[in-house]
Amino acid sequence: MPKIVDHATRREEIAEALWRVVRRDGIRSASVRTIAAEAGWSAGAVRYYFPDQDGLLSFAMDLVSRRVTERISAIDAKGSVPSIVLRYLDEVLPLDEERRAEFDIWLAFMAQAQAETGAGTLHAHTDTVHNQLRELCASLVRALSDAGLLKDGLDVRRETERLHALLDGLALHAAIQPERTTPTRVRQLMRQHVESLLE
Amino acid sequence: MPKIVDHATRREEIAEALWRVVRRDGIRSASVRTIAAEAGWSAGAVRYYFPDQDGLLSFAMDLVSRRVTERISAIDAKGSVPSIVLRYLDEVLPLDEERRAEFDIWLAFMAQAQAETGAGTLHAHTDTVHNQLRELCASLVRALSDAGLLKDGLDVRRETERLHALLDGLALHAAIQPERTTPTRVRQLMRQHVESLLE
DNA sequence: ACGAGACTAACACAGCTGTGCTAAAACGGA
DNA sequence: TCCGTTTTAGCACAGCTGTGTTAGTCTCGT
Repeated sequence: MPKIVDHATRREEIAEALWRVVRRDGIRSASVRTIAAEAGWSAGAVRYYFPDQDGLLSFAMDLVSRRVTERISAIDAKGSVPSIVLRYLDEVLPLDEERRAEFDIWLAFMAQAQAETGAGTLHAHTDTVHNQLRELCASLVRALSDAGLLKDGLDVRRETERLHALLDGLALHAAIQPERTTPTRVRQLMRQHVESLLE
Repeated sequence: MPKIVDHATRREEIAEALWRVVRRDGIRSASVRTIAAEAGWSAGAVRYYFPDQDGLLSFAMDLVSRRVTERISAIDAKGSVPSIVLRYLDEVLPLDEERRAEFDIWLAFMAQAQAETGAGTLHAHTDTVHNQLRELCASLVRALSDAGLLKDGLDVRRETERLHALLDGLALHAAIQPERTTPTRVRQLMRQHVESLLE
């Protein structure tokens, strides 16, 4: 039998090399050869794991969403409901270098996915993450509602969408102008928004 | 004397061809030749107006922001303050096909600009638009405040940032999932948010 | 040890890339 | 009419692009 290399791990390694290239030079520079160089292998090796580069792109985009999902499921839902809510939101926002990089990459993928609108595989990944995030917001608002903390007259569905939009908007601002929209400021705004929903 | 072609107009025409390419096939496909074909000229003609393609990219991105600025300044500030506020927000959101296209293109440019972080010319354009939009939000909240309509206890600065984040978040959602986040829904959410700020 | 299967590297190919360059066409004033 | 300038098209070049193919290397169960 051959030498055994974990196929899945190797694919992820290559996808992460693609991330670094996209983050550094933009998606325009993400070619098989540049990615291979970044990963430290030959182009042939990369093509062994990914026969065509559309597959690579798609896998790399999907990997981002899987990483985010992992991070979210790793959060332990302990403490008061509002503090749990804030912890989840905190985990989704690009407030440290690693997640800022992740967001930049996600932004590049989204933009590319918008081009292949409809038919493309990439757009499906956008939808998946988008829906996951909306579902997260929904469950957070629902949690507040179930705990009887939600202010009277607030509509759960509406507050879900507002929270979701605020979340993505703040994420964008934190990524685009990190020196102005600092992590501290983002957390503060998020906390104040959640507090404005409470009784 | 030579034949006279309006240089500025021609440059805008070419930039718009670039927009269509970016929108249709993504920024990866935006080469001098594809743009020339889209515009209906030879590659040489395009290169006459834009010696290098970085200049073209930069000009095209800048043109987006100039168009948005034009649209905003064209709004007449008549009527009640809240209705004026909503009209401005309405004009900035991608709620029709043309502005959705514009947003997709802007998204692609932003993603590219994030790559050349710091040094690049593109990032400066991102900042410009971002600051313009924040300034718009600030003046809208200030208008509400000056009219004495703002609810007691609300901080102008904080509500500016919240509105700005909500605006960009909703814009993203309207672009990414237009069938779910319909124009009607976006307008409704925006209206309700503004109402939540009123006394 | 050895050979089957997993893995790697390298080449070829046609086509595209940005950019430099040149020749010609289009045009308006004289 | 014709000259001088602006505008256009096209070529050349070196280098990169995705993808096919092929020959090789490595590893491990037998």
